[in-house]
Amino acid sequence: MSRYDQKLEFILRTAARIFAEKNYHSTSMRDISRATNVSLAGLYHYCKSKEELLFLIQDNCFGRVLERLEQRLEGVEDPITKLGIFIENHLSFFAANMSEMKVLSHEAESLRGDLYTHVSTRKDKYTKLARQILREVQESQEIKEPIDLTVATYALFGMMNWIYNWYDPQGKLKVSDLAGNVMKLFLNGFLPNGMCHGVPIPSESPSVWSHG
Amino acid sequence: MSRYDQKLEFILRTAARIFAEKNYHSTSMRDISRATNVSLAGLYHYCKSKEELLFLIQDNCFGRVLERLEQRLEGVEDPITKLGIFIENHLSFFAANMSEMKVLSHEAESLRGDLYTHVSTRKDKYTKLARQILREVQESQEIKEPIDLTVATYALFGMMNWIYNWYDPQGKLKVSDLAGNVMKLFLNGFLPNGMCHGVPIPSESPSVWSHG
DNA sequence: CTATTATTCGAACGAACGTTCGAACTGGAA
DNA sequence: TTCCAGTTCGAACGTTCGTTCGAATAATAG
Repeated sequence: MSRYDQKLEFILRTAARIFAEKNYHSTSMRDISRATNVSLAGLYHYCKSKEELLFLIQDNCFGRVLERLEQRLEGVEDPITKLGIFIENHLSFFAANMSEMKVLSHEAESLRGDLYTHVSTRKDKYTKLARQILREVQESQEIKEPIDLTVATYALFGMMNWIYNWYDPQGKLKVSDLAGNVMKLFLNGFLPNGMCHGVPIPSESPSVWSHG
Repeated sequence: MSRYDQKLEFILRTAARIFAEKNYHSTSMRDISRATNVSLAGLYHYCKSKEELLFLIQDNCFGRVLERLEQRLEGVEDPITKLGIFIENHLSFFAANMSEMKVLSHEAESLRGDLYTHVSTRKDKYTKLARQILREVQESQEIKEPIDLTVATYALFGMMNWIYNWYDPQGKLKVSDLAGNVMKLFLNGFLPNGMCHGVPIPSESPSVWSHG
């Protein structure tokens, strides 16, 4: 990886941290300059605008979640196993990349135009995938009064994406416990039949920015 | 109610709408001036700063949720009924006051100093109340592997507060259906015993800003 | 070495920001 | 009518913002 790419990566990681700390619109390029020890003008050698910084963070982050998810879903057929993988993938990635995922969740509307459309399209795809899994789960069971699919989908995302407001990955509660609890809470509610299967928790801790 | 109070209320309602549309930090006092037809300088007759506008919106909004909740919880003993009231109160208020509640949820970290502390303290109180209700619900049952209380509390808030990202109060899905689905989804997951009681939905549609 | 390219940055640009000030209005009481 | 407190606003203030430019430096190739 070239020096240029390494430094860009460093700038993106730092920018994500500051965007997460003080939010996008109240972070100045001077803040990022200060935190990276790159001069104000120097930053523009690595991006063409502040908005592109935000885009690169969001798009890069989303790409890795999706990539990881598709790998792990490959060959899996059982809907409930799929759902477990989906939840575990989302939460463990979130916990390992809090800044980037907070920026992705919290600054969803901070992009404009094509950049917004690009990220939004990816998000739609991801949402529809979740919805599809939930549909399969629901259809694989006999349920008297099924939960509305839209409510269920967004309730699940709400539970998962809200964690940047309270969860501390360094605290007592382990990611695997968090994922397990969410899985149990959601699946038992979604399928009120005592149907919750265990889902294996992978040991690897994913990182947004590859280092090799 | 005095002319002054009426105009302040109008300014706050308008500001909340714009804060919700384009977010606090990227909304300028000139945006609010334009939307209210009050001159830029004129706004400062009704507030002493932009930050105070945000505070008044959040504090006023929170006060009404809490007040309404305390009224409805009065005399209620059964924990599950309490939980139903809590969820229905939160969601119906949210749906009836989307802008204000979005500002309350999304701009939680946009206040600083005493104003931040004041709202944060109220939020803590509200969170602890929810947690307490969940504890009572949990203790009123015999559960083999209870869900972690912290996870459950924030998962519930996540489900509920996320709705500003997708729910349209004017759409097909009625607030009562939304609340019912969330109640069923959460309670069946939290108490995997088929224990979900129905909770009466009040007909009144609450509004943040009183009108007489 | 020299020539060329890639990287860095001090300084400055115009624009937009939150806020202030003093003067001009307004409506109701006397 | 006169008067005064309550209300309104045009104009400007000092600051900070994102971005640019051209020169200086570092790295690389021939």
